[in-house]
Amino acid sequence: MELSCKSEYALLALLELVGTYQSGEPLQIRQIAAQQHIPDRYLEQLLATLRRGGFVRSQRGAKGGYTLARDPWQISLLDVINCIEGLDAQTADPKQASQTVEGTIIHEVWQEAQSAVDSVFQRYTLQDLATQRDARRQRNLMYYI
Amino acid sequence: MELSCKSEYALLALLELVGTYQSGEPLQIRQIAAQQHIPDRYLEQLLATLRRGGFVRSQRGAKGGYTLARDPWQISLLDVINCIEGLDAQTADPKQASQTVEGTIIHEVWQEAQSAVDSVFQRYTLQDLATQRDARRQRNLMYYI
DNA sequence: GCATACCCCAGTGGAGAACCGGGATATACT
DNA sequence: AGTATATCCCGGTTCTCCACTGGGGTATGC
Repeated sequence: MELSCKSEYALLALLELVGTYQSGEPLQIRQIAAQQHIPDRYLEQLLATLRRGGFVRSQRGAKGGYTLARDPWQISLLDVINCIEGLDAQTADPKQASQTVEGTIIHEVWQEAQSAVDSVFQRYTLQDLATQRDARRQRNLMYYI
Repeated sequence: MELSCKSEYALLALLELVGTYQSGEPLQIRQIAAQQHIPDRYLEQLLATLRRGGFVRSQRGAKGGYTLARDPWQISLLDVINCIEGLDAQTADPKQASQTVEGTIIHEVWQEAQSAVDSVFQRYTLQDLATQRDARRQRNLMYYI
C-alpha cells in the first residue's frame, strides 16, 4: 500500500509543530527539516498545502515560521492525509460505474477496505501521536540512568 | 488508496474462470477480455503473473486457454492482490527503520492500517464474490418477468 | 501442416512522486 | 531606510510505475 513519503513528511512536520504549540513560537522549515531528515525545499511545498488546508498558519519574514492552526487533538491523521494526498482522489472517483456486475461487486469490497483504513487513520489525532512520542522519549531516557 | 486496475482486472478474470471451473473447460483471453472490457494484450500479462503465482493453469495451442488451478473458495482476494501487486512491495519494505521516534510511531499506525485492509481482503474468497454475482444476476432477471 | 492460442520480451505515453532552483514578497531588527 | 531572514510562488528535472501496444516464438488440436 502507499502512504507516500508526502504524508509521512507532513505528519512528521506537524508532530514537530505540536511540540511548540503551547508556546506559540513559530518553527521554521529549516529546523523541522533538519530534525526529521526531510529535504527542506520539498517540505516547503507540503507546508504550503497544509496551510491552504487550514492546518498550519505561517508567518513571513525574519523570526517567521509555522504554527499549528488548530488544536492537536482536533486534527486526525485522516484529515492530514486527505489534505496532502489530494482530496480529488476520492472526489473524481465515480468514473464510469463499472459496466459489469462483477465490477460493482469488486468496487464494493474495495470501498469496504477503504473505510477500514479511513477508520484507522481517523481514530488517531496528532495529540495521540505526540503523547505516545513523549512517553517513549521518557522510557528511552530511563535506560541511561 | 490503490487497488490499481491490475488487481481489478485480475479479479474480474478469475471470477470469469470460476464460472467455468465445474466444467473444466478452458477460457481464452479474448473471451475474458471481451466479457469484462479489458484490453486483451494487457490481460495476457496479468494471467501470466497469476499462472506463475499458481492461481491458474494454462493450456497452449488451439482449444487452449486458462482454468482455475485451485478451488475458488480457497483463493482469497488478498492472495490475488498480493500476487498481482508484487510481493516485493512488502519484502523490500524494511528500508532504514525510520531514524526518529516519530517515524517509528507513524510507521506503526501505517502497519495497523495495512492490517485492516488485509483482513478485509482476506475475508472474501473468489467463491464468495461469484456467489454474490449469481445472486444479483438472479435478481436482475426477475425484473424482466 | 495450418490455424489457433498461449509465451516472452520489448517499447511507448502519460501521470505522479520526489526533488532542486530562482526570484518575489513580507517581516523583524538595527 | 536598509539588511538579513524566511516564507511564497513559479518553474523544471529525474525517476518510477501504470496501462497498454506490438512482434516474433512455441505448443497444440484438427
